[in-house]
Amino acid sequence: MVKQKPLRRMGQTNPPFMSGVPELLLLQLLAQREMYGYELVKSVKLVTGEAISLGEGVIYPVLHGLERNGSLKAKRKVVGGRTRVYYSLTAKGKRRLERLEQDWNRIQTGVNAALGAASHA
Amino acid sequence: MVKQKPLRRMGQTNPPFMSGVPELLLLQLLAQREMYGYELVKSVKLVTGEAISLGEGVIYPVLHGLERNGSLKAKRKVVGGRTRVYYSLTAKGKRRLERLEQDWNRIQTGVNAALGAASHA
DNA sequence: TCTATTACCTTGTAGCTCTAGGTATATGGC
DNA sequence: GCCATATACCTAGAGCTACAAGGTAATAGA
Repeated sequence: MVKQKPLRRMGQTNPPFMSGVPELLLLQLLAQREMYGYELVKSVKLVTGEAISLGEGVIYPVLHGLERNGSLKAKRKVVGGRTRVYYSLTAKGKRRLERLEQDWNRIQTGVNAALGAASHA
Repeated sequence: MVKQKPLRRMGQTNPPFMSGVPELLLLQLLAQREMYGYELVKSVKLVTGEAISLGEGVIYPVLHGLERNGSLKAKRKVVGGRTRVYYSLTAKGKRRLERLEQDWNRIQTGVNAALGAASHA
């Protein structure tokens, strides 16, 4: 019996520090009023002034993830023969939004500090 | 001979829209003066006011990538018996910095517009 | 009839970041 | 001399996000 070299543990990693912006945007939009997926796709482009454009392939998986972890609740409605899935924030989602917003402000401040440092060199 | 279903092409993807912030920070720091890897690790923490902390496992691969694509040039120096690899910006690196800075400002503006929209709802 | 639009969805990949290690030298305390 | 700490470099492999590229189905308009 050869002593097995213990496989590197590789516990779960923290999410990349810059990630979660799509999530932040969706939570923020849904904090104002309930919306459905396809609507959110257009809305993100709109409110960010075309600066950010997230495809359906990004939006839908994020929505499903947020629903699964209890940040969103979904409600199906049929409008004009088409099914829409409306999402709205839960209490947990509201907390998550606040936390992501803080994270965003923190890293934003950090990056800008680094960029600004050039001016007063 | 079965007609092979053509494998999904999966051309190269655009980099995730929020990525490249570590790269931006490193280029920005190196635009001011040449530095070596270990120094950059400390420096990033410092200039971002502890908001962002990139480990060596992040810094070194990024530096190598930037050198490989011609954005940085490296120069080895021995100081006090230890080898340091000093990096400095090339012309290409300068252009890359400017582009990443623009990208950053664009998405920053976009996100903040979305966040701000809540106030004047 | 054919195309565009709305509205949902998933699969598989690319690429980035992180963790967790590794090597080697110098320094200061005991 | 010995050991822990700091300096300084590095990599492999996993985790995860965001992406492109598809697919289904219904409606609306040309």
